[in-house]
Amino acid sequence: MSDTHLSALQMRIMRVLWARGEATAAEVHEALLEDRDLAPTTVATVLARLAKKNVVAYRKDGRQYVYHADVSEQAVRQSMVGELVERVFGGNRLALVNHLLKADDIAPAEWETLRRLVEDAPDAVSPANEDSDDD
Amino acid sequence: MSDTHLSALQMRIMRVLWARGEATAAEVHEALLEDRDLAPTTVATVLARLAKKNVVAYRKDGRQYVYHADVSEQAVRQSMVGELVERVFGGNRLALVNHLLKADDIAPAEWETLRRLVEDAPDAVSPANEDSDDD
DNA sequence: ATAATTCGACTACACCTGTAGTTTTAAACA
DNA sequence: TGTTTAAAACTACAGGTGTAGTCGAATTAT
Repeated sequence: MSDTHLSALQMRIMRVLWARGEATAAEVHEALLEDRDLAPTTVATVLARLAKKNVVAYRKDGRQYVYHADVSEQAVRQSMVGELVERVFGGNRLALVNHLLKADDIAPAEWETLRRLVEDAPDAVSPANEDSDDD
Repeated sequence: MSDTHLSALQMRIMRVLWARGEATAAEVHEALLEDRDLAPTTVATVLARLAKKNVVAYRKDGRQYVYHADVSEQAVRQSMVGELVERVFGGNRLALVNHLLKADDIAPAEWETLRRLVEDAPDAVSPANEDSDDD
């Protein structure tokens, strides 16, 4: 159910949909213009492929399709991070955390954030927290 | 120089090389047998492709090629994690750490490890540390 | 109503990957 | 030295992706 691997371009497109909720192919194309210089048809093709794989869905607005994500960003993150952990760290999640913490360019303020994250951890029997992933 | 994206199978093969230092195609094939049931030629093909891309190199031992990794595991981890952070977390590394820490199945002992990792952090102006990534 | 525009559908093509069979070449053995 | 063998090289093919053009149908503007 959750083995959703999305390529870079697919991800860029999904992020537009997650951010706006809904968008036509043209709108997605426009949103990507700052980032990438693609033909409108390219974006349309990718959206069509994503629809075929049930990663996005659409409703019709007259002649146009208005797309929306059909998988949550959470779920995709879950499965893509899981895949990376598996592939690159032999399944050891902590090894990935370790790797991240070893980056030589983490600012002191970031360390502060991290420290708080770990210390406020749900650790023992604290009530489940419903926070989101995002920053 | 560091945009090394390796697929799952490619990774499996590289991990054998990183673990053993050197190996022939046949040895890699054998090492993978527990995990995957591939034809020996499949492994050989992938190794040849990796060689063409300068990810591995080989020395000749008589008729045989003895392969060895030509990129470090560190470097690959670096670039693959970087890619994921870019693609999936919009470049925000901390968002990935956050995501990892939110997994609902981290054992108390792991939390302990994490706490230590963050607390022993090089934080301010401590001397550079030469540790490895691994667990 | 007819022409212009727009949008999805279809088609194309190159490259990468997974997967493996076939052919060639060189080494080892009898 | 001729034959067996093993390994590399070459060939193949399907499926996914990036990328985009063309075609046909529907909508809108004249």
